[in-house]
Amino acid sequence: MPRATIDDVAALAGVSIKTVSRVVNQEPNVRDATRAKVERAIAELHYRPNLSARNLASQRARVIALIYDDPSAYANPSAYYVIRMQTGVLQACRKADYRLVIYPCNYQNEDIAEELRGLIEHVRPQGVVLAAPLSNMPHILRAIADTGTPFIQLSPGTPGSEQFSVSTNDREISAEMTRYLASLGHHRIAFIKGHPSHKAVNNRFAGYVDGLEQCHLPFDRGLVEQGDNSFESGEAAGKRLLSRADRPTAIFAANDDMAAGVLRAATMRGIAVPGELSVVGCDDISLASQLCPTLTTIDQPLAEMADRAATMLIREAHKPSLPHGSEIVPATIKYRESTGPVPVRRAAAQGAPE
Amino acid sequence: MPRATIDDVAALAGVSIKTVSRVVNQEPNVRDATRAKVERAIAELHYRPNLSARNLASQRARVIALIYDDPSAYANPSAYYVIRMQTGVLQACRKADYRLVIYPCNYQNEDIAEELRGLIEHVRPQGVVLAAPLSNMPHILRAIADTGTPFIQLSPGTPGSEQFSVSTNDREISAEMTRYLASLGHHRIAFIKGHPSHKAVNNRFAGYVDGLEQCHLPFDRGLVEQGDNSFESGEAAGKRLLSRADRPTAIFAANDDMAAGVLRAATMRGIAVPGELSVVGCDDISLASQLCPTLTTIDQPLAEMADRAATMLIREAHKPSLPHGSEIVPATIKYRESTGPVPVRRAAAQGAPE
DNA sequence: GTGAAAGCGCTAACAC
DNA sequence: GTGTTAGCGCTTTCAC
Repeated sequence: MPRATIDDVAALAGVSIKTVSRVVNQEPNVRDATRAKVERAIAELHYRPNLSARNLASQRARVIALIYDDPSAYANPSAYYVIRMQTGVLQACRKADYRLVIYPCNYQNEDIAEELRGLIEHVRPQGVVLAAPLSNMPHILRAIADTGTPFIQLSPGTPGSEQFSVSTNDREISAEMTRYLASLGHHRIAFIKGHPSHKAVNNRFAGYVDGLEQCHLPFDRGLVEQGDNSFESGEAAGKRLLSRADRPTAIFAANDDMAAGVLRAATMRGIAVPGELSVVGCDDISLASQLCPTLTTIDQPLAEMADRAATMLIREAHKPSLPHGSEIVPATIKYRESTGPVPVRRAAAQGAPE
Repeated sequence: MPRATIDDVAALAGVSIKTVSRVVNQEPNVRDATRAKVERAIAELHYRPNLSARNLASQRARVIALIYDDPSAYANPSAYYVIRMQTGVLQACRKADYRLVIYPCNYQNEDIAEELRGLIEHVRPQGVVLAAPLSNMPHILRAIADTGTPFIQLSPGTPGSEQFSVSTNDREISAEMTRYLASLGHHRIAFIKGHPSHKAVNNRFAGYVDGLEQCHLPFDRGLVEQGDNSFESGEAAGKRLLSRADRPTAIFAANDDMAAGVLRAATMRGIAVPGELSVVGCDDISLASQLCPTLTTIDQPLAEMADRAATMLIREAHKPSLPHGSEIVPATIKYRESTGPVPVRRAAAQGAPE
């Protein structure tokens, strides 16, 4: 049986197609009785509007495009990160009967900007949600802006551009994490920085410095190691830190992968966590709760950030233009097993600074 | 500037829109010279066909829907699994200029069948790829079949339905894994079964039994434990197996999460892997390569399975109907650190069966 | 090989 | 409040 069209519904309800359209689109100016009649006809015929026809007529596809760096291109894909973004955008899409088109891509491609421009001109989405690190690349931003399609950067920790972005309070929450470690009695808190190109990571380091200051703890450059976001770099940095004579009693890694590497380094050296060493990470990847011990970390509210971004883009369909600036969704700390009070002997040995 | 339409291209090339359409759709019956002219005009105007118009006129959306159980509904989401399916379908979609619409859903919802029917009638995809466990549920299969939309089950280890499915050789590869362990000298190889409702898991157990037989090793019911696919159940089963006086020298878990649990159980008991115990899993989740030691496992070719399924659905657009039966994409074993020769002393103690 | 005409099913603009 | 009339930009038929 052929699917019912708006004409079938109109005929059955005894109204014009425009009235059916009004009911379907929840527009005003329809009498309740008429609306009820139409709704009955819709139900009876199992009518569902044809998306293509609707999109063609209204000149906009009810679609949000989510563009991100392809996780399958890496040996250790950040799959959970991607899934959470998808979940957030999908939440917003479902409410508004929009669809989600995902576009994982490789930001290192020569012609990535051209590729994305082509995608957008082809799909013509209502809006684009752009994840880091793509959202930090000027040529990509320019290409998307050129299409005239509204877009929002999903850049945890990348505030301050003139384009609208949704981000999280990386700096503040990192300071809070540092204060938490200090509150457990730790005075020698090390930090492992992430890949320099990732802006969020810089903010986390700034937050760490803030936190030390707020607790009146001295900043020791020797306790800061450079990593590159990978498990291996975390393990290497952990080894360096733990081989010091005056080794730290707590290590704060700028992401969970590196924190996992630190845990491995500690295990190999026979250093108990959290008995002799506290370790914290950032991101709350799924790994964090499966490690042994489970990892205290900062939960990036990625799903909610993505939901906000998509919701704004969808709302924008009816408004003149996006607001500028940045929206912040606060992160939270997940307290788990990898943190504990500073070990007694070492606490005594290291001496309080005051 | 408004986007170029097919009319603009036709005007610039000095042909009819039908000819442009033929070129764009790679149809025959266009002279090379004409084709070149049209292609030049397309390039000059940066013409991209309007998807909505094309879909409306052709009565089919160039879309593949991928439906799977929502990973974000779980504490320990199988994100990597989902990403690999997406990657595979996307591969097929890109080749054919199709789009992917993802639809994670909760298979336990009361009205999930109705929900999916609504989705399909709304989106009207060219085809649907359905992942396990949704693909094992009769009421869902019925609902999708009712819509008349071609669909393919992506059911690792679920062969034999009359509907077309793409699966992998779970049983054979599990037998091979078992033979591999035997070839390392292991005679006491334990198996941890997964959740009974997951068909693939049953096939893996069958493969384990096959493998023992092929190596003339006795099947010992005492070496088979029941798990439920979770890390925790793997850890518990591992503890039970490792506390036996005649404990196994190798443990084969029906998935990687449980294998990770076994590793933890071994670590807690101070049993060295692979020195005193070999452990293998199945699925090659991202976790597998991050564990310590890294896990020997069976790599489910999920991306390729999904690619095949989507490719068939897209090809089906021009063919009368899908073939029936099942296509098999073979899995492969990833040899990593968690397996090794049987420990010498225990090998002597346990005695060879012949 | 190529083109003219007729929709696909909806929304938008404007009557009434 | 409701209906009428035009398209949206393509594909499809069928004529040449």
